[in-house]
Formats: sequence, structure tokens, C-alpha cells
Amino acid sequence: MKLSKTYSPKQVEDKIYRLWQKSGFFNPDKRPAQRKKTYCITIPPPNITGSLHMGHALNTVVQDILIRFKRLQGLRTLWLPGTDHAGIAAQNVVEKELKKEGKTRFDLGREKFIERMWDWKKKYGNIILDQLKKLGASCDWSRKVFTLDKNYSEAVKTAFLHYYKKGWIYRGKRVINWCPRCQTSLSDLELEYKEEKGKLWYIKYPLEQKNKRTKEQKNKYVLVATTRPETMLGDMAVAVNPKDKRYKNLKGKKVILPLVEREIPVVADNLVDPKFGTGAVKVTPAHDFTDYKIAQNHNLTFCQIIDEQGKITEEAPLSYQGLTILRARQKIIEDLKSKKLLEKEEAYKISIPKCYRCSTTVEFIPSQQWFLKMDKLAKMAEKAVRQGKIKFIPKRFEKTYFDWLKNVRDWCISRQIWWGHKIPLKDESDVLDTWFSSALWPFVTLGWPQKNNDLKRFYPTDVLSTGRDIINLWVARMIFSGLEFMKKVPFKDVYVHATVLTREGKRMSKSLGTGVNPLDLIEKYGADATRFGIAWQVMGGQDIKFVEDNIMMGKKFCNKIWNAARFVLLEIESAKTLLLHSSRVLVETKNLNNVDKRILGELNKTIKSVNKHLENFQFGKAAQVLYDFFWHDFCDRYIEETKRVDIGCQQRTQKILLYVLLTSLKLLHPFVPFITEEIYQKLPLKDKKPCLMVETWPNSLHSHL
RNA sequence: GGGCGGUUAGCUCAGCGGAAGAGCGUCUGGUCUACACCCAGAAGGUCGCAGGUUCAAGUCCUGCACCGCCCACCA
Repeated sequence: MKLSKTYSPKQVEDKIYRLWQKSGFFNPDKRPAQRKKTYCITIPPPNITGSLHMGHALNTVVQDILIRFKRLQGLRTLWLPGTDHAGIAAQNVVEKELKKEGKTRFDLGREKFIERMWDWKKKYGNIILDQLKKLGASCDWSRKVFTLDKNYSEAVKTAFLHYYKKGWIYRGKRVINWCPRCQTSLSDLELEYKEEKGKLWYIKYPLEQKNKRTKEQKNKYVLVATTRPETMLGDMAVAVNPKDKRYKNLKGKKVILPLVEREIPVVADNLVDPKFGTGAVKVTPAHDFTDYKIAQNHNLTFCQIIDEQGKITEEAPLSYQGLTILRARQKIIEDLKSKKLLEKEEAYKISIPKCYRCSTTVEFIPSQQWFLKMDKLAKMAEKAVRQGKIKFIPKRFEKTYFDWLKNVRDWCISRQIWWGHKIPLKDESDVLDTWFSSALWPFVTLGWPQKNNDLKRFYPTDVLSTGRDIINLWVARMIFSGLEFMKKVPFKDVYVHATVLTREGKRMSKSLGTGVNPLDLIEKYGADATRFGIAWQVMGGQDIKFVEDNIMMGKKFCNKIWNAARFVLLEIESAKTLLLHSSRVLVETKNLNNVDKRILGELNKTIKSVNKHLENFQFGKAAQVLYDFFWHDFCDRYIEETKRVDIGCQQRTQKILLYVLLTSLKLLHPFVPFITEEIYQKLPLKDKKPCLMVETWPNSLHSHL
């Protein structure tokens, strides 16, 4: 029973984690004596390519606190873990490996390449889950799911065919986002816009001259402003706003598209912003979404001049064919200059769409793809939140969700990569957007489409905890999928956790070396200290500027807990037979002196406060309340008082010491599970549970104190 | 172009209508037996700026500035 003077996490953590795993109590079916009520969180499945960063750490801490809290309260608690196959992201990693060998995926062929993907997955795919264990995550590993498991694939197929039969999935040639490097389409949410310095070029589009002898018409032209002159090769019109008086006379006229020498009409459309540039814009239906709409409004045809490699197609004049976009741009500018058709150029800030997985500039090109109709699904998803069936915490993130749903376009669900779920139709070689399968996560993990026991018991799940960057990418799609396939929302609360930033308030970035590796923190301070320090900083959804000082505070606090326990164990050593039933509330309340009453009263307040804060996702507040009680009320005041106490009172004091310690351990356990478990294992209690993890959460009973 | 969040002690943050708080850091003192990753105590803030509401405002309202994030069809 002798404890070392300082707490050493390394001697405790792995041992305790093994103890938990051996107990089987992460699995709700193995845990004895619990209430019927369930509590379930399906983990946001990390990508198999991922390695733990501070965002994961924060999210893991949050979820594990909730799960352990509810488990102690006696609920049938399931935290279901798993990983995501991460289509493009994972494929890119293996393609990079291949590149080192001087090969591409096309050299291997589809089948071999997918074999290679699975090899990679087997080797590295579970690393991140092992890292979660280091943090103490109490997931039921026996239920672990991977989004390409056989059952999962079946479920995806079922879901696809369900939509297909309903007529909500259709195939069509549309302008889509295309990554020339990944060689695949991307959904709107898979783009990241980056602001760059660009230019705005003003180009003269000469008016068609029917009668060459009319002098007035000579040298007449429409001035058009563009940031992407190369797309002019595919222009099918020039458009102006119908209310724009400057161009009143141009209606019905035609202009000659420079360099191509093609005749194109001037059209009037409300989509044109008269304040931009000259108020007259070029219309390239094949390579711009707005232009595509304008083209539809005026029955214009396409002319695709950029291909899937990002090169100029044969639709363009010969001299430009095969050039890359940048080369084509240069040449076009030169050619325009020499023809004196370039009026001027201005510096201009421009937002460039980049592939969110490889940062290559994305092109807009027409392509044959599969789409999922969004109108009805979006309405369902919106309604569920409006009716309060799902709550966002903090509430303001509802807005992000509603705004997206309001304007959402049909979801392009086909991808031209190989790693993923194949579209389950004959002669289809495309795979589904990785988010199509992720969208089914909360119920497929529980067994859907089979109607098994887990699905019945645990769906709808209770909380989804996630970062704000995937509210639409993932959360919204889970919500409508849940409503469509289960007829019920997939979770009741969406907790949108803080973003962990650097001390300077910037995004943590691996490549810039500004990231903090949680594993380093665990190594340096211990898992409990890391958890407590992180939880301490979780305040009302506010972003966290990470400072390591807080982890140090966590470490000191752990040491304080350790030493308080040492003291209590020393104090009660003399009382050979013990003392407390772990489940019994206390001790008789007579014979208490004021010091006793005070500590028990404070303890009582602390229990109430911790309950309240945890129910409200106020992790930082709960941590601070506990810290304050344990350190100041218990250690600084009560323990110091007991050192002065008369010998006659000892036994009562011993009981209170043990009682307050035990109760504190229970309250602290969700935050610092390892150290509290380790101490619990050493307490002399009469009817000790096998683990603190499955003890009974304290009631706040002694209000009369 | 819209929207959201932030601006409080040297640092990171609580407080959101009634006498300025925590952790870390700093300083002073202490420590024979739980802990120096300790104890007792102290210093340190005209609560971003300017107006307004109120008996009373970090706390509510209006405007502005700076920092950060999100959305958008600025071609």
C-alpha cells in the first residue's frame, strides 16, 4: 500500500488500461448491474491515414468524459469506435508511395492497386485507434467498425439502391469540380478557396460588322473583364445586366470572339452584376457555374476547352491545343496584345479553388457524374433541427447548418478514384464519395440494415461531438440519412467542440511545425494531466489558444490527488478493519463538528455543480469546480484541520477522509481516469467494485449539512 | 459582399446588470512526518475605443477599430 512520493503516470497508465480491457466493462453487455437506459456515442471515425493531433485529443477527451460520467451513473453505455477508409486521402498516400517507386496506380491496375491499399490499411490503419487508447478512451473495441467492412459495404449498397429506386439518384453531364491531379470529381464541400494575387484583364470583343462600309461601327467593341482569359476560348456569349443602361443598345447584337474568330451573341441576364468590371462579362458555360446557368437561361451550347488533365482541348484553335492552362493564359495575353485587343490589366485578388486533399487548383469542367437529389432531404434535415429534435451546442452553429441546407445543390456522389465503395450498378466503374458512406455511420455501425439488438437499443444515439469544419460535410448528411433510413434523427445533441489553435491564435499546421503532438504531452506529463489540462480549457465552444502551462497544471493537480490519497491511506492505516462500504453514502451525521460539516457541505455543492456542468457540456467549468474543491477545500482546509484534531475524534475523521476521497475519485474519474483508478484499487473498502470505472456516481444528498 | 466569434491582470481564460476572478508567471515569508509538482500571503486591471440606456454596465443598446473563423455565382 505504500505509494511513491510523486505520481508516475508511466508505471500506471498501461497497466490500468489493461485492467479495464480485461474487465470487459467498455462493452455494455459485459458490465453488470446497470440501468436499462442507454447512452451511446459513435465516434467520428478518424481516417486510416490520420495520426493523432490536438483536435482528436480534445474530441476524445470530451467524449470519454461524457461516456465515463454516464457509465458511472449506471447507464448502459456504449462508445462505438471505428475508422473511415477516407477515399481520396488514403488513395493519395499510397499513390505517393508508388511514386517513390516510379509508378502510378495505372501501372498497377485497379485490382493490384486496391490490394496495395488493403496492405497499407492493415499495416497502418489502426495506429490512430491505438493512440486513442493512450489517452484512455473507453471505447468498446469489440464493436470496432471500418467503413469498408463487408457489412458496411452491403449497407452502402442498400442505401444507394434505396435512393436509386426512389429516383433521387440520377446521372448527368454537368459542370463539376474536377481535381486534375486526383483525376476525380469533387463535391462543393471538398474545395478550399485560397486567396491569391491575380489580375483582371480587360479584353475587347469587337462588335460584328454587318456592313463593313459603315465607318461608325469600325473599332467598336465591348470591353469584357476577366481573371481567367484562357477560358475565353470556350466563350459562347457576352452577358450584361438587363437593367444596365450602358449596354441598352447591344441587345441582340453579336460580337466576334477574339482569337477564335467565332460569332457569339450578347445576352441580358440578371445574374450579371453590373458593378463588376465593365458590367459586361464573358460567358463560358463549360467552365463556370454561373456561366452554366446563364447558358441554360439562353439556350446556349457548351464548348469544353479544358480537359481532365487541365489542358486545352481540340475544341480550341490549333495553336492552343495541348497547352496547360497557365501556358495558354500567357499565350492568349500575348496574342491579344499583339492584336491590340487588350485594353488594360489590373492587380486583383482572386479566390482560387483548391482540392482539399492535395491542394491542386480545381477546374470546373463538364462531366458525366452521379448526383443525389437534395431538395427533399435538405428539407427533412432542416425540419428536424427547427423542431428541436436535434440541438446544436453551441446553438449558433445551427446557422451554419441552415445556411448550407437552404442553398444546397444536388450532391455529386461519384468519384473517379478506386479506393471506395463501387457504385452498385452494372457497368459502373466509379466509386462513391467517401462521405456517402460516412453519412450512414450512426446506424450502420449499430448493424443496419439488419434489425438487430444494438440498433434497437442504441439508436438514436445521444451525442455527436465534432469539429465545426464538418458540420455540413458530415453532420448534415448523417441527419438526413438517419431520417431517411431510420425515420429518426441519428443523435439528440451535436456538440461542436472548440478548434485548438496555437498560442498566437493561428491554425495548427503540421507542415509549418506549429502543431502540438498530444502523444508528446502524454509522454511528458502523463495522459491524465493532458486530459485535465485540455478539459480545463474547454469553455463554452470558444476556440482554444493552446498553452502548455495548462497541461503542467494538470500534472501538478494529479500529483496533488496522489499525495492527498497517500495521506488518507496513512491516516486510516491504524484503523485495521475498514470502515466504509463503497456504495454506502456515509457515516452517521451526528457528532459532526463544524469542520466536518463544512467539507461535507462543500462536497455536496461540488457534486451538484459537476452534474450540472457536465449535462451542459461545460467541461472546463466542471474541471475547475473539482480542482477548487479538491485542492482548496479538501486538501488545504480539511486535511490541514484533521492534523490538529483530538485523538478522541479520530475514527469519525478517518471515515470522513476516506469518504471524501472516494467521492472525489468518482467525480474526478471522467477527467483523470488512470490515477483515480489506480488509487481506488488501493483503497480499503468493504464491498469494492472491480473498477472505479463501474462504481456508483455520488448523489448529492446531504443538503441538510 | 454577407454572417459569426473574440478584444478583462505579464500569458491563457472565467465572469455577461448590483462591491473585478482562476490557472500559470512574478515578489515576500514559511515548511519536524501527503505533496517544493508544497503552504501562507502580496503585487498586478480606468474590463479594445466612442457614445447611449439605467439608481447601478466588463455585463444591455448603437457606432468604430483590430484579431480570428465561416458562407457566397466579385466572372
